[in-house]
Parts: sequence; C-alpha cells; structure tokens
Amino acid sequence: MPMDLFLDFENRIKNALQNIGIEAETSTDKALLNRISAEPPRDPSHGEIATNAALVLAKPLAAKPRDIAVRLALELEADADIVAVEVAGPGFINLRLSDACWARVLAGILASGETYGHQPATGAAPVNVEFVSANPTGPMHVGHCRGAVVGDAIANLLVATGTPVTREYYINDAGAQIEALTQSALLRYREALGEAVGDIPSGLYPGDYLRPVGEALKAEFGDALLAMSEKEMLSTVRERTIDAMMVMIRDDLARLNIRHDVFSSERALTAGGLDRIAEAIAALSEKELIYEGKLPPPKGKPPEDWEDREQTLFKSSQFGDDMDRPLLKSDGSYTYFASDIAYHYDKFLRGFTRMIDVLGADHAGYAKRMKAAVTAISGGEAELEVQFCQLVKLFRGGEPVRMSKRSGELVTLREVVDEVGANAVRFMMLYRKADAPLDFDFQAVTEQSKDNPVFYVQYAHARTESVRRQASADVPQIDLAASALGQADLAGLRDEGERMLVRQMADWPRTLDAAARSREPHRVAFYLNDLASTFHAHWNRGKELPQLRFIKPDQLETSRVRLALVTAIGIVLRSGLSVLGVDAPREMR
RNA sequence: GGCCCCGUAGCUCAGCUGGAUAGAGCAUCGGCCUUCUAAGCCGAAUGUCGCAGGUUCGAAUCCUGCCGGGGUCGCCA
Repeated sequence: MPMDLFLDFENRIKNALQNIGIEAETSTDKALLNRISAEPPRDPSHGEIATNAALVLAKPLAAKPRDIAVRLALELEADADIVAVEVAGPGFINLRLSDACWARVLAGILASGETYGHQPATGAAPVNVEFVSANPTGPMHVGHCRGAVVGDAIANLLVATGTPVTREYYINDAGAQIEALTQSALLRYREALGEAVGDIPSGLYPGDYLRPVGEALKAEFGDALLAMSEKEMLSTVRERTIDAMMVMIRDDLARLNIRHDVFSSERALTAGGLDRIAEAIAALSEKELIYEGKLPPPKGKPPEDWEDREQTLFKSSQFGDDMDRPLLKSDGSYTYFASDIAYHYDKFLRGFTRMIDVLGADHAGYAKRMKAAVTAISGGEAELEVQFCQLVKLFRGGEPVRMSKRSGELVTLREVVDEVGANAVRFMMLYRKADAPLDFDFQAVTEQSKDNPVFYVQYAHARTESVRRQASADVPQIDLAASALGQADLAGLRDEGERMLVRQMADWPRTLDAAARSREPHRVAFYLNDLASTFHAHWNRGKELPQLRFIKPDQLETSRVRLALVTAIGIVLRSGLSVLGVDAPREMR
C-alpha cells in the first residue's frame, strides 16, 4: 500500500468511476477529476474516508448527485478493504475501512521508519531557497530569526517531499551601510591602537561587537594600516570586517541548526573584471525592456525633495508590476534593485529555474518587481516565488520586552537561543502562520506544561520512548525493533483511542504534502501538537482504565500490538519534528 | 491615492487550497485527582467567521465593492 492512505483511496475511487463507465477524456474532464478528493471527514460519524466524487460529477453528467453516489457506492463495496459504504448528505460517500487495512497503515509506518510520510527525491533540478540574507553589519537579532527558521523549514519541507534544495544566503556586502560599518571598524582599530576615539558618531555602528575586530586588525597589522593609502586601508578594513561579521552570523545560524549551502556576495557581482549588473542590464536592454523615462511622484503625500527627472527604468510593469522601476541612482550608481536583478540573473545562470525568496513583510512591495525581473531576464524560463515573514513581538511573562534600536541594544538571536534553546525558538517560530505577527514569550516557551506546545510535543515523544524502556524491563520477551513489531497482529487494536491514533497517523503524509505545497511549515507544528494531544489523552485514560495500558505482562500479544502503536507514534513525531528542525528527546530532563 | 498582508469565541490563533452541525489552547464555570504511566485529569459554556452583494448543489474559504488595523510606495538595503 502506498504511504498516503487517502491518495491511495482517491485512486481507487477514480478506478471505480472508470469501472462504472465514467472516464476523463477531455482536459476539462481531467480538471474535474482533480477536484475529486478522499479526505478524513471532520465528523467521525461520517466514516473514515469521505469523497465528494458524486457532487463534483453531478453537473457535467447531468445527473443527480445521489444517483451517481449510489452507483459508485455499489462499485466501491467490491473493494475488500472497504467494509462500509454510505451515501450521505447531498451526495457524499462515506467509507469505513477494514481492520486489516488499518493494520497495514500501521505496518507501513513501522516499515518506513522516520521517513514515513516523506516522498522520494524526484530527480528534478534543485529549487533555490534564499533566506536570512541579513546585512553583515552586526550580529543577527531576533528580527532575523523568524525568516531564518521559516526559510530553513520550507527548505526541509521541499526536501521531505522530494524536491532537492539549495539553501542560499545573499551577503549584502556593498553599499552605504557597509561603508558605515567599515568606518566604525576603523575607529575601533584606532581605539585598539590606544587612540581616544570618544563616542561613536551617529550614523555609524556603536556596538561592542566591533571592538574585537579592531583588536584583530591591530594584531594582524600593528599600526601599518595607517601608513597605507586611504583606499588600500579602507579596502583592507572592509574585507576583514565583513569576514568577521559573516563568521559571527554563521555562528549565530549554527546555533539554530541552520546551514546554508551557498553564500553569495553582492560585491562579487562586480569584482574581478566581472560586472554581472551591467550584464543583466544589457540582457534586459536586448529584450528592449530598458528605457530612459520619468516616473510619476507617489500619490497622497508628495515628498518635499521630489525631483522630476529622467532615469534608467526597467519595464517591470510589463510583467505584472505596478510601475517601472529605476536601475540607477541620481549619482549614477546602481540601485539595490539593479544589483538584485543581477544576483537573481546569476542564480539563473547557475542553472536555477525555480527560486524562492523568504523576505520580511516590510519587503512586500518588492515582490512584484523582483518576480517581474526574474521572468523577464530568464525569458520566462525561471520563476521566482516570494514568501513573507511577519514580525516577532517579544514578551517576558506577558510583559513586552523593550528594544531600543537607537542604542544598538537589540535583542540578539544569540541571547534568545542561549536563554530558551534552539528547539523552543524553532518550534515557536513555526507555530504560527509565517505571514501573521507572532508573540514570543521567553517565559512561556520554557515552561514544562501542557500550555507550552514545544514541551508538549517533545514530551509526547519522550513518553513513547519511556514506554519502550519500560517494556524492555517488564516484557523482555518482546522484540522492540520496528521490523519485529510490524509482525504483530496489528488488527488487534480494539480501543477507540488507539484507533484514533492510527487514523491520525494516516493523515501525516497528506499533511506534510499540503504543508510543502503551500510553503506553510506551521501546519506540521499544529499536526504534531494534535497528535501529541491525542496520545497524551490516551495515556491519561490508562490511569483510570489499567486495561488500556500499553504494557500488560500477562498479555504478550496485546502488549506487542500496543508497543507497535507507541513505536509508530514515536516515528511519526520524529518524522515531523525533523522537518521542523526540532529535537525529539528520549527523555525530558 | 496605488499595491501587499490581516480581520474567526472575552484573549491568542487553527481551519486540511470549495464540503456536511466552524475548531484548539488560554481565561471562565463545575467536578475529579494526593502515589497512578512525574511535569494533573474530565466535562460545560462561548460565534452576525468585519459589512454588503455575487459565483456554486454547497462559501470562513473564490470574485467585486465598502469598513477597520498593519506594512509599503524613485535616488535605503
């Protein structure tokens, strides 16, 4: 049986339709067939799988939905795995599956192990997922943290569903902010040499993290930098400082268990005799997408310093953007957009035709032009998708945590991870739709209680392990290897709580698939919380009803089946947690 | 003013890309739990799905128009 039970039955339903003479011939027919679903109904009284086939087909067949449903139901009854078929409501067909069928689901989980629900690699070209891309002007702060975790989780989702991924970080190591950084580092260098530099001037970076950079420059060069030409000195300081910042950022990311495959440098786009930006503009120019023209001033509030002038524009409006966008600043240098076009062009030249950028919500207005640029410069061969992350608000015990940007005292990512751990950070960042604002409470995420989903899910996993440890002591005759447990009489799960757990686990492959398609890792987090909740509830029932406990030393066969169930739950929890990048602990300590 | 996102229980949010009677956790209320499988359990109550139209057998979900909140709007990155 395929891993996805529901997909399996969707296909059986389509086969049944063929058998009763309903087939897709035209493409519109096929589109129609795609609307047919086999899903777990919300209401358990509606069976275990429900299909809308008859409702979807009623109109094109000019028949009453219930008539089609009755014919289809009759055909489905022939399936040995289906023990009950019911036509209900306006024309839904509700199916109940045999115990043997559910037993096979459980056996399938035990056989596939932690890759249960995952899909084999398709062999397609990798998708480029760009995320974080924080400016290398200082340590990462919490604002970067969400994009980092979400981007990594989206990449994990794609890999888990068979799409190879390249994780990429774009280093914005050019521009005015980098010059400010360089000047700041230079001051710290002088400071290290014993000069009294006083306060760091406004506009520069006052953070202490540049002091070690100054010290390192002193250690490497002594005071020799001061004897260099201004250009040479600045270039050296810039180089060393950016490298130091990136070491720091990589280390911050590593603390969150995030590793990029590729780090691309903005400066490298126009270095060593190369000028990707000029190339990109030339490529667009060749397609007649560049022109000199004027843009209308923004409506509503006209800026005081608006200067109506001709500029070099890219016709992004031809590709869905709201207006054309400038590529050159008034001083003749490239805009950020121009170099970003070049960067995406570079990705295309490296062979990527599918790209995903994970950006902060403040860049929302940027998506259209960038997508337009990718479509234009690749001649429609490449496609960019943009995913957004909203802000994170920090709390401590319900009280907002103040962050003063002015003094440079942002809460750093490192501080957060050091305080609550990577697991809590990752899980909580994914426990909300990325596009919705998120409240993060330092206190709440470390609480060991049901109210803390991180703990709740991890604890569920620890409990599965604890049962297995207990079993090896109480019923040593039972082989706890998944392969051995898969041989148990898995149809012997009679209790409704047990069966619910199996049904819920059957839903994991389609949950994972849906999460990947929609780029919504939070669905995985919610799924895991639900599964943990069902498991904990079942566990608690064992307090009242000892006959429901997993280990019954006097009933070895029952114990075997239940240990198979518990082991499967552990597998599914690990399968899901691995996608989130959260540990599945064997015990809570 | 243009564009993007958001609006669901008192609060924080889900809602499986159009399915059947809209869910969970807090908070509230009621009961249980003091050795059992540590980090409590069970149950109850709670809705104009922002508003108004439209498409559909069927809409919280798709379309249009409003209302309200946030973001953004050439020479920042």
